[in-house]
Amino acid sequence: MKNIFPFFKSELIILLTRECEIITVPTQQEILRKGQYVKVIPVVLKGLLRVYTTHEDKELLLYHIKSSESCVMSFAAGIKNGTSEIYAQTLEKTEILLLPAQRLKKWLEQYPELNVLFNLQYEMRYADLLHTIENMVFHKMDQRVLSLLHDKATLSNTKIIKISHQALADDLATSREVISRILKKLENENKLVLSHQSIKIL
Amino acid sequence: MKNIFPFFKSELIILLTRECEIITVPTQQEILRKGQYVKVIPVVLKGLLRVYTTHEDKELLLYHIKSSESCVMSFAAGIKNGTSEIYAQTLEKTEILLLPAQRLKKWLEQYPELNVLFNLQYEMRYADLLHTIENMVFHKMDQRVLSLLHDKATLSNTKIIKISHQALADDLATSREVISRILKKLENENKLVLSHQSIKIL
DNA sequence: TATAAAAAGTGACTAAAGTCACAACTATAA
DNA sequence: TTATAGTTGTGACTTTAGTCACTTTTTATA
Repeated sequence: MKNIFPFFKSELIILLTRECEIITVPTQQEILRKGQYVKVIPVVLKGLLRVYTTHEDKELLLYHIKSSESCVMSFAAGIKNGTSEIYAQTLEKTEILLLPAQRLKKWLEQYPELNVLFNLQYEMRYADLLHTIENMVFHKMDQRVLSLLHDKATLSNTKIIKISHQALADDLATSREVISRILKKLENENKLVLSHQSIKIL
Repeated sequence: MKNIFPFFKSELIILLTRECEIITVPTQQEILRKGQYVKVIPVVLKGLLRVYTTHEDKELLLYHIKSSESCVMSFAAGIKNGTSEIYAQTLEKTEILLLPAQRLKKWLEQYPELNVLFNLQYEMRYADLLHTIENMVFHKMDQRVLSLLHDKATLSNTKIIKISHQALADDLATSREVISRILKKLENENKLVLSHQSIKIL
């Protein structure tokens, strides 16, 4: 844990290690539902989460949560005893530190570095949301697809992305056919190479 | 100021009164530009701000900042000596408290209630952005227009909104003709009444 | 009151994205 | 090997929104 939070005092690290549970969640598992009361705030130690919202069986990816990052939305909900506004699921086998919401409230007063952590997380998510918004309004679907693929490539640190067209469609709140067609077009423009279940970015 | 921040200690109120400037800005004035370094963090005492982003002469309203609220985006930028990601302008004559960014950093450690304030602001803006996103992806333009009008009505506490079609178009990053047509359609559906320069919500 | 500027109305067209229907391909497990 | 489910390709069509060109209305003010 010391590697993941280098600016935490040893005392705080010991406290967290003693008082918080660490769970390992398999891939493709929902860990937070919209409307659910938040008792514990997840911090990703290892792995990757996908945070999204839904409306009438359409989804939209909001952002990813990777190692050493937390879900500020559940932080917000947890602190004020409220419910989650978003969904979160694992995209790979993920190790998660669970901070008990009620106790965290007290810890925030004792350990200012926790405040710093969550302020940083808020800032990051705000920037992510802004980025998502700007992509949606100001760019056409082909650019959005390309941008999403680049994000995925960065996250998994590879040029070859293993994902189905349907999953991309879900991330962008569109339909599978639209994605398939756009990918074909991007392939013709030499921006990527398609194969079954995977896309190589050029 | 005591009315606006009831949970601040008197000591803090006195400090803020002594150390911070309060300015009065006329309507329709830009107070923050994208890319600008943030030296002071604005807190609205009275009035209304419009926060938006742009791309190639298109705009998009992100949210409003009303009395007793602050701009967390400039908070984020101010604290880490960065630049603003957004634009802000006044929508009416507005009184603004200016917190000097560098000193605020120290105050945050001394007065935990300041942390609480900014955490609340972050949470509020995150919710606003999420709302903006969901409106954009999951709803058609007519619903977005209606929703925007309802927001404006709530903000100004009246059913009659004084605004031009062009201004609505700017808020929604679309064109004036689209708004004009949709307003006509909504009028036919008895959801509002149009007159020159103003719209009455039914 | 005359007139210019701003605001709003509207038809005709184009572009982008969503929908439907169905064919074809690929991987896996019985 | 052969079902079978999941995945991808594609044509035809519809819907929604954006664009262009122009007219009409309203407001402010010289």
